[in-house]
Amino acid sequence: MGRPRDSRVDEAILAATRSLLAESGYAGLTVDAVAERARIGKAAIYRRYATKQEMVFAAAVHSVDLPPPPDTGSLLGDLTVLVQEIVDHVTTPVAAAAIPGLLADIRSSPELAARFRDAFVTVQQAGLAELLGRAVARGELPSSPDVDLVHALVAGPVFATVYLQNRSPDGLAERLGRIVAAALTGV
Amino acid sequence: MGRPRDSRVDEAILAATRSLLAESGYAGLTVDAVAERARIGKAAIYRRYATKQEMVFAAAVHSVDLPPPPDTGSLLGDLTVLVQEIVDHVTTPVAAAAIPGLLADIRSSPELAARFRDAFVTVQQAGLAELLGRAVARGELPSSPDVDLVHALVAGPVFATVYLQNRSPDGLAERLGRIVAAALTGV
Amino acid sequence: MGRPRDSRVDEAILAATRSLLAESGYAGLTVDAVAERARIGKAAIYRRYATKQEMVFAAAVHSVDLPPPPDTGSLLGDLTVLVQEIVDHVTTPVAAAAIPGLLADIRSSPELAARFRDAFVTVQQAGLAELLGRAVARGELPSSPDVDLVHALVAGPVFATVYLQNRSPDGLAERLGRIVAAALTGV
Amino acid sequence: MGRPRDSRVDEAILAATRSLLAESGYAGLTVDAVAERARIGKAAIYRRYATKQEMVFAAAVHSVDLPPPPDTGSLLGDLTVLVQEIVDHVTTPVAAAAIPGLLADIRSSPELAARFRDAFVTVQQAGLAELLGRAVARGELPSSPDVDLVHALVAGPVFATVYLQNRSPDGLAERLGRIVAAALTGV
DNA sequence: AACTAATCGAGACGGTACGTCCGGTCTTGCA
DNA sequence: TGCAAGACCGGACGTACCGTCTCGATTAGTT
Repeated sequence: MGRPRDSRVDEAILAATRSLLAESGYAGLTVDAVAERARIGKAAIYRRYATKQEMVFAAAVHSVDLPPPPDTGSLLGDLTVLVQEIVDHVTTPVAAAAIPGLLADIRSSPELAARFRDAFVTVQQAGLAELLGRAVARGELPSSPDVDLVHALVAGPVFATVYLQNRSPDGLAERLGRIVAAALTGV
Repeated sequence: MGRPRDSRVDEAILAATRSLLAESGYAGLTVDAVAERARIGKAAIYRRYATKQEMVFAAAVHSVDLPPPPDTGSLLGDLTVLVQEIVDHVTTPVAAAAIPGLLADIRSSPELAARFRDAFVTVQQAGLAELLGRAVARGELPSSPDVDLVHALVAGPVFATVYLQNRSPDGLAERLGRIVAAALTGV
Repeated sequence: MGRPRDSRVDEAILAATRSLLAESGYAGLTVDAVAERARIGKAAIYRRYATKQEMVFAAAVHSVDLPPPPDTGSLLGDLTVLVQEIVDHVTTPVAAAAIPGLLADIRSSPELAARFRDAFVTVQQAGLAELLGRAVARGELPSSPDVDLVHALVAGPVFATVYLQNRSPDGLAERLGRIVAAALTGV
Repeated sequence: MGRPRDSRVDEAILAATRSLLAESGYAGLTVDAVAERARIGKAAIYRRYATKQEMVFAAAVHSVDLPPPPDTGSLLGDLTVLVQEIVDHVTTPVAAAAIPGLLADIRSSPELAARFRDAFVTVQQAGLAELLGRAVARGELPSSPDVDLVHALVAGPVFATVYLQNRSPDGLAERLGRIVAAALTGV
């Protein structure tokens, strides 16, 4: 009962958070600044999110509903597309700013860590599982391998390139797709 | 001239930082707490490190002088040892707490980012380069591949498993060593 | 036209305000707490009172229609009764909590200040004027003195005892009645 | 040990508080505004005063070391001077703004209430006691009366005039001095 | 019986102040 | 000059409260 939440406020918060993430980065992001830019009160933010981290999570990882990777006809093609999707997502200014900060902060919040995994890792793994199932159906793979391992093999190098080496992931998708496909098919 | 720095102070700072990192994590670490536990003044810290990040960096990534991987006689063996070394380092409580935090904070400090890369990435890549050279000399590889890519392929999955999936990297070294070796030799 | 105000709501607001004043004091009183205790919405309060101060004013000073002091037959007796009435009112838990708070807040609201004076000071002065008139009629006083001054002389010491010295006003009425009567009759 | 408090900071806080009290009143006074005007951090304020009330108390009631009233040679004269001193203090812009607010807020803080009494009431009573002692020595009074009562009789009407009736206390000192002297000497 | 208009409880809203905390700097007196 | 202690500025945090507004549901009086 009572007055319902104003959905324009929800959107204003997320939009302000995203634009400030892109401008100031994760460390420079302030709840007061978000409230000011969104032209709302801080209470409206804390009514929705218990902490700054949850707000950033909602703004940056919200619905990473990356659509199921299209069937390209081959494991190699499917993997390349999936890696490229991860690369595209990770190089978004908002995600690029938010993800390292979130990865750091979730280590002191198991609850948020679980939600991050659900929204980020699990979604990627779902696409991956479908892709691998197709490869098995095609006869390219004898049986579907450990999804956790393959996911680490696919997402890990992207993260290492972008966040550890601090290099551009240009051309990474094809090279990584080829390598992972080769490793899986054992050829 | 004047009074020389007390090396016991250096050690007390690093020890206090490490123990607090393990206890409270990166986000819960405060410079005041380090000073109190080390029974020193804050000025003694800031005389040595310009920022909290540098202090953590010094305490957690200090001299990752992981020794050149021993020659096991095969690319597969060498890679497995290298991956295991990375796994061992990353699963240290101190490193596990510090690395995500540092990866987040260095995004607003190119200077520290460069030092982090030098101390962390470059060291790993040096070991990797030597290892690959040996494989070329043995005839296992026709020519030494792109070190950045191989490094991403080796370190990335470890990071993804530990920091993204939040899983234990037990048994990862053998599996990953085998996969990367296979991908490199094209078999 | 439209739905008429529910008088039970009026009473619930005032009762809740009084009980919370007695429990939490003026500073600890919140409009939300009043609404919750009265089991009404905040809008019902602000439909009646423009500010929290007006609500407290209505609840604590409402109709201090202290009845005209009974004619005891002498100036001394009449004054003693009047002082006792002021003491009784001021030591009410609700009034004791509300009056200092109102006296503080009305300094930034001339409108409420005027209403406070009308309801509180003027009422006391009316009783005082009648009392003094009777004394003149009796021949105890040659002419009626300045009511403001006599009021200050009568109400002031009560306030000083209760709010400045924070002491109990027990026995104050007789002593103060005697002193003021003596000062007025010049004996 | 450690760095000592900077007395210029103390003074800056008090000066800023006083000027803001005079400008904005008690209700409009903000700790942030004090910090900004004093060009100091809020921590420097809260290191000295636990609450806003204590800060205002220190700034407005600080050392009301009203000097012992000069001996005018008569009880009437001495009382008139004392009342005038109270009037002068109470009509100071700073005190006028602070005292009602403090009187309201101390009702929820027995600790501050005691300190207020010590610094404000007790000081006035000390002067009063000396004055009464002189009157006894002169033979104007048979014995020194109850100081609490006389204080209420002296300070109360001033407060009633200024804070209840909201009138100017011009000329109050002589009139009140005469009345209290008459009441005490019983003439 | 429908319509109108103001009420009601509930609770979200913008704004603003609170008191706490932390990072990085500065200032004591002592060694 | 280094050191422990601790005060300093600046600024963000999350909480609380005020007075306003918005919802859906009553509840009269008016057609």
